[in-house]
Order: sequence, then structure tokens, then C-alpha cells
Amino acid sequence: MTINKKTIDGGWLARPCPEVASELIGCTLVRRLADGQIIRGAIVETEAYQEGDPACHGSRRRTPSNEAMFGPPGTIYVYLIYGMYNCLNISSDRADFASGVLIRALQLEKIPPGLEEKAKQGDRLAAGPGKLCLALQIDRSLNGQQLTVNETLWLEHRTPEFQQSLDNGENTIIQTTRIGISLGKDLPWRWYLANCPAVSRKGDKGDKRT
DNA sequence: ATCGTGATACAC
DNA sequence: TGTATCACGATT
Repeated sequence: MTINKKTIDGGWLARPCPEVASELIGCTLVRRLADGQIIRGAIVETEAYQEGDPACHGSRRRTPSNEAMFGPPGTIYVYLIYGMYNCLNISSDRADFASGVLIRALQLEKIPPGLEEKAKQGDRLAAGPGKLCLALQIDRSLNGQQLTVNETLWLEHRTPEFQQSLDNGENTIIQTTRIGISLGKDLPWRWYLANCPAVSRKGDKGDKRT
């Protein structure tokens, strides 16, 4: 088989989720549909959740619905929120410890199949975790599966060009508090790319550069 | 600010 | 058995 050094593996994800979440900014999420069509987008917004954090779905009890958060790094956790939207997380750290990264927004490379009518939303077709799953046709049927290159879903490392844009200050990653939660509001575990139109929401004044 | 929508966890 | 809650998004 061909080794693809661009692909992110479980080893890279086997670290505390805040570290993984911040470094996933600029990486590419790739989805392959059943008919072989490929949808690609750069990750521009993430949040970290882990055991001990009251906002984490795995912070109370291990149940069938949050089981994937306890899976080995690279396990896909998809849950239904408010009865109509799916949200995608990638489990991190280690098995039997609830930990993962919520992928909140993508800068898509092109209009995904089925969304041609919504093309006027342009850069904002995957601006938010629910919209992202709609755009990539991700639902709970993926829950509990592993990321697998060239199959349904996988991740690729930052390109050298993107890394360079961070190093020379052309691009900036902002760290701030998470969105849409009632507990654990104070933890600064959200990251997004500054000045990116595909980010779900702009931050507050107090947001920090990293 | 409000509302749609449904699974789930936990109370009783 | 009921019911409060929810890592959202569109609309006003």
C-alpha cells in the first residue's frame, strides 16, 4: 500500500484535545461519498471537550450515545442536536478517556454536490457545525467509525504554504471561549482563523492570538 | 429574542 | 411514565 504522509493518523491525535484542536486549524477534512465524490475543506474553527470539563458530553456517564468520545484517537463522534442538526467530533487523547475536537467550520474548496442552489452563501456553506455536516452529508451513521484514508472521512496535515502563512503573520489563529454552552464557559478552548469568512462567529474583544 | 425539532438522561 | 435540556441555525 501507499503511505500518504499527508494523512493525519491516530498517533498525531493521541494528545490532549486542546493541543489537537488548535493544531487542526488549517488542516483539511476530506469526505468521500458513497458514489465516490470527494468534498474537501480547510478547518477554520474548532473546540475542545474532555472529561472533567462540565460541557463535555462524556463528563458524567459513559452511555451508548457518548461512547464514541471514549474511543481511541481518530474515532468519529457524531451527535444530533436540537432535533435537526448533526455535529462532528474527532476523538483524541486515549481510549477510555472522553476527549475530542468539535469541528465547527470549514472553508470548502468548492460547492459540494447537492448545494448548488445555496451557492450564494459562498464561503459560509460550512460555517457552523450543523451546516458543516449538511454540506459534507455527515450523519450519525458515521458515529463510532474510525477515520480512514480514502474511505468515508479523513484528515490531512497543514500544507507547507499554510504553515508559512502562520509563521510570517499573514494568517493568525485566535483562541477564545466556546460558543453555545451553559457550563464550562470560562475555558478558552475555541480556536479560529482570524479574518476568515467561513468562521461561524467572530470573537469578542478579549480574544487572544496564539 | 424566538422558535423548530427529537433524542436522551434522569426524575418520579 | 414525564420533562428539562441541548457543543444549532434562520429569522425577526
